[in-house]
Amino acid sequence: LISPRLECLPFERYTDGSKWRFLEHKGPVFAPPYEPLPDKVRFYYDGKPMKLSAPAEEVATFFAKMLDHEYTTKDIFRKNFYKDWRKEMTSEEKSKITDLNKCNFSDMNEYFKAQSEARKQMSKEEKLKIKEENERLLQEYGFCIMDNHKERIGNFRIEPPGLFRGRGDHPKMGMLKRRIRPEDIIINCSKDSKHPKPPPGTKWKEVRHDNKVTWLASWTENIQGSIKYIMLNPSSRIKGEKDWQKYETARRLKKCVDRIRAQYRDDWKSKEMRIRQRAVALYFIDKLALRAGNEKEEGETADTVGCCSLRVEHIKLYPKLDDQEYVVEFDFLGKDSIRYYNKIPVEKRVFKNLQLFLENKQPEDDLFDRLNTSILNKHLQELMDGLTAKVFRTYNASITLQQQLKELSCSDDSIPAKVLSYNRANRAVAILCNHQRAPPKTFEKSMQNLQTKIDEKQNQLSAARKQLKAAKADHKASHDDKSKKIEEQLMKLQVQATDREENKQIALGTSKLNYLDPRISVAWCKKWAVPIEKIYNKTQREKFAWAIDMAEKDYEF
DNA sequence: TGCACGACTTGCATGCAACCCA
DNA sequence: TGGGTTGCATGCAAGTCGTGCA
Repeated sequence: LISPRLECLPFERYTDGSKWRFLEHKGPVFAPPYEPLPDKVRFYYDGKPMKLSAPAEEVATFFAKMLDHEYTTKDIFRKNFYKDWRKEMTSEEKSKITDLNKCNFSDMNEYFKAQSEARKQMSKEEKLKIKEENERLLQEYGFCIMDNHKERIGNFRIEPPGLFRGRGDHPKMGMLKRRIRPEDIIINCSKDSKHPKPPPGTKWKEVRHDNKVTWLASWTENIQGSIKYIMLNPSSRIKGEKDWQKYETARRLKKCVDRIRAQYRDDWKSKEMRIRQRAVALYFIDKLALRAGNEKEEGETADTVGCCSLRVEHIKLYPKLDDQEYVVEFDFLGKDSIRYYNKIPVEKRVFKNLQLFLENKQPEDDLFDRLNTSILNKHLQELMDGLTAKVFRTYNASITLQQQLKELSCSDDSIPAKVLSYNRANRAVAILCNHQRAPPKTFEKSMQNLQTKIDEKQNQLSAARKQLKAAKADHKASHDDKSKKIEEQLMKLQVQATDREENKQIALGTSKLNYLDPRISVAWCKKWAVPIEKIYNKTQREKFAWAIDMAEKDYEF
């Protein structure tokens, strides 16, 4: 698909900004219609059973299904849910149901639990039937034709209705996400294709033929009023080329990053406040891999920030802390309300600038009051074609992986030890980018299990060695292989334990999928004779097929 | 210049299937 | 063979950034 000769020349397939010439697909798959509850499943109001109208019942089931979740105990969630639920009630229901606290959904909740239990208990044949039906749906709706290629669609199913769950302290949690109908859907395909048919008796909102965009269908979601799209899978040509381009931009930054760094250091001394702010912000983005930090509409989303939107309350300055000078302490909620906490020593000039920016400000004031992402990105664009704040994250992530791999890899290591080194390099990047996860619920237990296995293996090994000694006395060497094999197994387990422990609160997936130039990994695998399957699973290999084709063992980011 | 909007990327959590072991 | 574990796919929320308009 992509010729290796073009390695350094990621191309625009079309010069007029169009993304395709031909696009044909079957349209989306809608959520199954609501099935009313059997009469025996009761909803109680104020202790008395009450039959709900279908629309009110459906929304009630969304709440009932979540009863075990912490969300349903939160005031905002309950308030938002109740308000939207009432809109679905008949006037009679509205006048009867006046207090959510008097609503009892537990019978419904138990019914759903029993249902999911029953699903687990289904016979093999029944499960197979469902699997086949899913496969049929995938074959029919899961692919499209784009410019002579059959491509996998990323999300061909429309999101079902339900209760909105934001992340962090979201002011809209609990609101009703309404059901999407064909009348809400805009279809995008080429004129000369076979247009998708809406379900019998329905119509699409619109059918358009816009080849300047990559999406196949879209609808407007009712919580934030934003548009949702049906797009292609990461393995598709259109996503792959874009991904490749992204890494090529980061590689161009590598060539001029020294110049840019010298420039912003110089700008720390500027007469103009806005230039100093821009330079300090850029320093943070570069050094700490912070996100750009767009402004957000207050009250519409959780209160999170990035670099440009940092507030006074998010940093603390310590002229001296322990044995270090000029320390900045960051403490704020970033994307997805993940906490960013870091104490780092900075250069004196940066520190003095920060003190200046803080003068006469309240905790809730912007740290960089003369800066926003658009100003910053305009500046970056002047420094390098295609440069934006997020390119620094990609660049620093990829260059860190490359450096770490160089440092950690050792030719004498076994394959598992090499893979551990890879994971550690990956981990360094995840830490830099603050990619965290909640420790798995079963973490402690699974660590214990692993330790038990290690102990057993150790016992096995010493037994085998004893046996070997005895055998040697008998001039039989055949047991040597055996202890060697056990040693290998033991080592593998120990490596696994180390890896898991170090990974307790770190999520590697995001950096691997979005920030690390896959050609670095492919080259490393070739250089150290590690099978690519050890690094990338099947889906990842499909996504990075372009890189697997392209990179040789001497590839340099 | 500021803002709203649209398109696309990034991100964590969840749920399920495959796997493993007793 | 069942029950727990693990790895992976999926879901969908929440970012970034460019554009067009007043």
